[in-house]
Amino acid sequence: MSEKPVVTRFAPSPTGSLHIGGGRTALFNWLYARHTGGKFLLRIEDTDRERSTEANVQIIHDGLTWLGLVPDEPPVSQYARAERHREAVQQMLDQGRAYRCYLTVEELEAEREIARAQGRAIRSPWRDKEKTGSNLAHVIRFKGPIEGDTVVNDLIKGPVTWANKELDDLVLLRSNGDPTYNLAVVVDDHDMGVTHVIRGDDHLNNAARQSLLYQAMGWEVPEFAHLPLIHGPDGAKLSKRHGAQAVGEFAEMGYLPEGMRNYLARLGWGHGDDEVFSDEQAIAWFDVKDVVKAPARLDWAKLNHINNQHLRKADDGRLAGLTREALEKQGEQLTADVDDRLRRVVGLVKESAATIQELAGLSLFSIRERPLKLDEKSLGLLNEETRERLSRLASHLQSQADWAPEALLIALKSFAEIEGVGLGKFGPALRGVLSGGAAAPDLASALAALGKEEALGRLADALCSAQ
RNA sequence: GGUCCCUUCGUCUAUCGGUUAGGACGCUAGAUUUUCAUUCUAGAAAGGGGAGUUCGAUUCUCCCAGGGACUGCCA
Repeated sequence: MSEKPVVTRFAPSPTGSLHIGGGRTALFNWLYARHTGGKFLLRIEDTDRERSTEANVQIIHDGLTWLGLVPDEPPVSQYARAERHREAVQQMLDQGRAYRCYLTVEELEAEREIARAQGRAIRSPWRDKEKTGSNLAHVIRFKGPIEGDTVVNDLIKGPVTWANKELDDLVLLRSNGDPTYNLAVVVDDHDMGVTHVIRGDDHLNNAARQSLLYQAMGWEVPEFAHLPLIHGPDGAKLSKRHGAQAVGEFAEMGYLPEGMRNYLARLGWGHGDDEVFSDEQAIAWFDVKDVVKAPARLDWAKLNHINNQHLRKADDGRLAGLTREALEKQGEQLTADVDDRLRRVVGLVKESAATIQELAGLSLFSIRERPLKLDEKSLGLLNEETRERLSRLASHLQSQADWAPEALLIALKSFAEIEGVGLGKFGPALRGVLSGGAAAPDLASALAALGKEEALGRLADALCSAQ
């Protein structure tokens, strides 16, 4: 249908935080734009002056930036375009496609009640009446067709049909002259050259009225694609009690943006059996028409799994930096050489971490300063026999040149062989000495993460202090 | 109440009339193992209900049920 380059947009309203569902909507718009070589735009729907705040606009920008979904052009403020919206209304007024409605709030309410009781759409009596020269407060309504049907060919849902008589005449301009959402979206999407309106399912009903508006203005109707919403694990609308709902919260919890993108893309869209994929792959594979029709539930376990997979692939230097930030936020005391230490440990423990927060927890043992304070359990493992064995192990390791995990494992095993015992005979004690009792990876990795000097130092500390 | 949307393992999904209904997460069992984890192997687990079309329906049509959205001078 469209030979023109694709233009998509994300159009959140700054009346709250950036919801994870909104994040996914942005992601799908972004993916589709990238897939088609088109443009991805951002428009802030701030026509609700009561509830829109600058702080929320900032939250949207922060969230999108974190997710890596940066628009290709500067964001558009919908409210700033109010003059243009009024212009469009004037055109419809001139062409008899809109009318002034003088219904008071009370009258409207009464009418609404009647209409609802009769199971029909509300109709203003002013639709076919003209009140010339009146200064009375009034809104401007769209004069929609009463006969026939309106069909929206949704890219995801397929053709959806409404009887025009079911569609009420929506308000275009409020009594204070401010444009309403439904009018503003249409005018803005047209002016911004949006070819594909990809948004939440909750707007499906609006799509009918909006296509009528496009037609009244003599504009080409864009393609519509309505994404099913994201629900909580229990199937109910996602809310705070499900753990998190704002994009910022997921960032705080230590999920990686690429992991988030992967998981979100996978929620409601799939490409065969592929579960873990890169942005490049997602871009190459994505098409709105493949989006699933049914709403999906947020699954923390799977999110963790996907994120873990991306953690494994991530650059260790970057992870070290992120881990450091997390530790700082937790109020951990950081030594001067913390970056070096993290750089060494992060790659060795990341496979068992789902988030940066967990990575921080698993790395903690390595950034403690000597001498370590051993916990009860570790102390208890240091009996006479073990102490002597560890002392022999220390000298065994002293001559160890290759301090990589693989080599260390071999060294550990050969030592056990020399001693004529299994690793289990001294492993737990060594672990305690190296970590103080904190979480730590396997022995070889722990030794490697600490580095030869630190590891042997900790060993020496424990052996002499307990003497 | 009305309009519209949705319905495959617990969850995310594959299937595009013919399959032992596949994969992933999670779960269970076993193996590996110095703890936890990782890794490996195996296993349990699904087409909401009812009609119809068809040689044959998860797949097409209709009805019902359940869930959801909208029904604002919010977006």
